[in-house]
This record gives sequence, structure tokens and C-alpha cells, in this order.
Amino acid sequence: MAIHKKEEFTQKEQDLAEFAKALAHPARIAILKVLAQRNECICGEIVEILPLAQSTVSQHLKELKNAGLIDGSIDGPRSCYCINWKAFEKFNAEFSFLFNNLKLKNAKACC
Amino acid sequence: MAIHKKEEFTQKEQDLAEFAKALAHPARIAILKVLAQRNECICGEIVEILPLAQSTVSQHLKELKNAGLIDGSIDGPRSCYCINWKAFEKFNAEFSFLFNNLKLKNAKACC
DNA sequence: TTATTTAATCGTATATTTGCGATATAAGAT
DNA sequence: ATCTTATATCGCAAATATACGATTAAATAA
Repeated sequence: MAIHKKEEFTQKEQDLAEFAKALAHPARIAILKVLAQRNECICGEIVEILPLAQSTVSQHLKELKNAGLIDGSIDGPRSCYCINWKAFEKFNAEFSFLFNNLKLKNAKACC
Repeated sequence: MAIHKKEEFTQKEQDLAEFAKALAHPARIAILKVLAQRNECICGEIVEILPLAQSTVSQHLKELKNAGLIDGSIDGPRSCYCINWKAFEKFNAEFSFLFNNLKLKNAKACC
């Protein structure tokens, strides 16, 4: 695009879009699923499970972390990740607020 | 990327990612917000509201339609769009199933 | 110390997304 | 029939995202 226009939108719109973007790849969905299923944080295990190279998985983890969806901590020579449920709840609430609430008021659609 | 690996993941993972991708831009969030607020379907009104060219808005609408999040119908010389609440509910449910359910089982995080 | 293991980062190739102007299409108005 | 209005599509440029191998960094093992 010539110029990125994303700043022209409200902060809430941008935040929601950022959150959605973090989820917008099956590999990241799969990572979150693994992290959600296991109570202990995982690191190289994810690499074993996903059909992707180590560097690629690391990159996806970084994106999830930047988006605030997961937390990470260093545990000796390995890294430990887990889901940030609070961030999840926050965005889930914002998402519901935006759409589900409005839905109740507007029963029927015209097309 | 050299080869797209998206097919390597489960259908559910791909579907959820597709849904998220449709939401992964503030312009599309804004469009959905407008459609949710007004009971009647909108067309060129969206172009007036968004800080984007007509062709760009049209493209975003197409993406939302392809993702199944909105429906569209031709009304004379103009187009009429509205939210497909069913699709929204479906994906919202799938999303909740994947993450919110798991959350209850795993109380604490390690990092 | 040196080797090994684990994971992050860099560099790079390719694919996809975003955005716009220009053009096409199609219905309604004159 | 021609003009206007509303919207979709095309073609292109620029920005981002995806993926991988190679390299780096940092902790443990030998």
C-alpha cells in the first residue's frame, strides 16, 4: 500500500485488529492450543508438534508474545511459554461488547 | 515464503485462522461495527465513514463476504450489506470451545 | 575449557495484503 | 438513447507476512 492508514481508526479498532491478526495463522492457533492443553509451559515441544522449522516457530511465538497473548520466561537453556489468560479475557470481552451486544438490539437482517 | 504450509494444519485451525484474518484489519472492524449498529444494510455510507477510497472499501467488503461474515445483496444501483450473525456465532463458539473451556481446567500458569 | 543443547535472531526469497486510480458494469433518471 | 450514480474489478506499487537455513547466544554437560 502507498501509505498505511491504520492509524486513522480508533484505538479500540486497532487493538481488536491486532488481536485478531495474532490469531490469523493456523500455526499460531495450534501453538495456543498446545499451550492451553498443557498446564506447564512448553518450548521445543512445540517445534516437534508443528510442521515448521524451529526458526519459524520461534517467530510465531514472538508474534504471540508481542501481541500479549502469551508470556514467556527463560528456564535454563530453554524457554517456557504459557497463555496470558487475562489478555484473552480482555479481548474476548471487547469482541463480545462490540458485536454480541449489538446483536440483541437488531434482530433481523435485510439481506 | 517458499512454500505455504497452511494446509498442514487441521481444518478447524485453518477455519479459525481464516475468521481471525477477516477481522485482522481496523477498517474491517469498523465496517462490521457500522453494519452491526444499523439495522438496515449499508453500502456507500461506509465509504463516507471510512478514511479510505471507494475501491479499497469495496475490497474489504469483498473479503468480509468471502469469509462469510457478511451477506450482500444488490438493491437497484447500490449494494446492501449486513452481518451474518450465524457465522459470527459459529466462530465465536468455536473460539470459546478452543480456549475458554480449557482455561477452566488449567487454573494456574507457570510464567 | 570445550562440546552440546536450546532457542533467538539475521538475512533472504517469496507470497500475500493493502491501497489507489482508472476502468467497467449496471441500474435509474432525464 | 444518453447521462448520472453506485459499486465492482483491474492493474499496479508498496508494505507485511511467512518460511527457512545459517548464525549467534547462553546455559548445561563433558
